[in-house]
Amino acid sequence: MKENLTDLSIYVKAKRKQNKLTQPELALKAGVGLRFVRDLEQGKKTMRMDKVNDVLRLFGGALGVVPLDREKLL
Amino acid sequence: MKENLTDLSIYVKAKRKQNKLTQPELALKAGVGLRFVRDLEQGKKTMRMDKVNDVLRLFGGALGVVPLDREKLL
DNA sequence: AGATTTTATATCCTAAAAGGTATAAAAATA
DNA sequence: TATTTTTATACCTTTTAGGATATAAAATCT
Repeated sequence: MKENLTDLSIYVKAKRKQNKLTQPELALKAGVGLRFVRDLEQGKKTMRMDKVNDVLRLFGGALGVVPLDREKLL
Repeated sequence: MKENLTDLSIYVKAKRKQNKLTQPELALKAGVGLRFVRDLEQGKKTMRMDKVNDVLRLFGGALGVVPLDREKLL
């Protein structure tokens, strides 16, 4: 698939580790598929917002609008 | 469809108005379909992150993790 | 080192997101 | 007010995200 890690993917993986969860455990708790958690942590860009929010909610977060950092400009 | 407006949908609509754009114009500039812009402004929850980012980029924004406000907790 | 656990990659399938377009409703303007 | 512009809703088709599952690779142990 060859996706690059993103702020989001790094955040999710870090939070999951902090909470001592495996990917299958996180998937179960969030109510999403294992496949989804993996794609998310691999930096897939085309994820559905609602499912991403299902995961972020476990960590007290959600998707919102943030200023885009110049580094990410193409 | 009966979707409720969201912070995101309100933000997009407000930004579009600020920039004096119609929905078709925004769709064109963002490179997404007109339908997508409409669903986005109607608060559809299941949108694809990459397309939402295509829109937000025009306004100097992007999707990121933000702390979830307690009001939105069910 | 080897054994075990965890994660990454791949394939198949189904549900649904997104596009296109038409029409109805609403908002803006004269 | 009527007319124009913009937005909302609906239908249909194509594309694909995500679930399930299996296997390979990589960590994490003892």
